Amino acid sequence: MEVSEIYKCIADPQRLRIINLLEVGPLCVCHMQEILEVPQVKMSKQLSSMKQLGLLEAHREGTWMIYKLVDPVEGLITANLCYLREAACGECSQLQRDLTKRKKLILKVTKIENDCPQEVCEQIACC
Amino acid sequence: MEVSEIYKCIADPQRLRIINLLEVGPLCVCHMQEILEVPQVKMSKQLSSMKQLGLLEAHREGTWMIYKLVDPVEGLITANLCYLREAACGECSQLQRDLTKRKKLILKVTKIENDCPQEVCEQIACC
DNA sequence: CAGATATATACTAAATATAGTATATACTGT
DNA sequence: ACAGTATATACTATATTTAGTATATATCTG
Repeated sequence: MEVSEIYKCIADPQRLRIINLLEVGPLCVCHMQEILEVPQVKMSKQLSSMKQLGLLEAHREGTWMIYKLVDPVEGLITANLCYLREAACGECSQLQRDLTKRKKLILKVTKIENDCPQEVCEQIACC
Repeated sequence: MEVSEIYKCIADPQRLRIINLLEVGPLCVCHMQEILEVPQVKMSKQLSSMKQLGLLEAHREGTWMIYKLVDPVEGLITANLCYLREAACGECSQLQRDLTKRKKLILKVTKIENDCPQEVCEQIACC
């Protein structure tokens, strides 16, 4: 993966937000959609372009597709997330808010689906 | 300046190389051209787009235009250069080679223009 | 098998970015 | 004022990216 491709990828705010979410752990498409409030087509196309690039991978679980960052995560990605999460700017605080939203969403989901202990849930993403 | 604009900027290898050069100190257009071996139009257009963005500023010195990074340098830029200069990849080693080339070029220029002590030269860029 | 849900793809229109050629401007030295 | 050097801009062609609508696929449930 080329440096310039990575930058081109995170140069799109929506894609950056997706990566920010996935860096914390895998997520299924519908939950990312809910967090980012973005139309299904757009989400799907962005995910597939990032998968194509070699940044994400996905597996199916029932009707859901679970996406995650390819392991090991590109150092350049990690370094930038690290910087942005500390920084003070519009896009940066958005990233923070997304992570908060993610946490709440997962808590809610685990309660509905019941009995999935939070730690496990965090690990397998969408329960 | 938006985060996404900065990424879009450095997503172009040539622009990244320019920023990498200028981070070390100001330079005039013709010397950047010589180092990057890129046609005059392209260089000029890229510089002007980065100036427009608020990343660079320029002043005239005779027939030369001296460009420099706006002070203070965007933290995101600094952080990324810092990462890339250490990293091992094609684009990264290119950045290193550019800096070497820059050093040699300046030494050569200072000799021709004579008597400009290197430290001063480094500071005022193209002598 | 039919209907529902989640996700992906094809196709098209529209917007953006890039590259090249020619030309213009600003300055210097004569 | 004129020729030369350095740099910028206008204009155009071309490529790349993005967005939207419609449609397809995969899986589950009854």
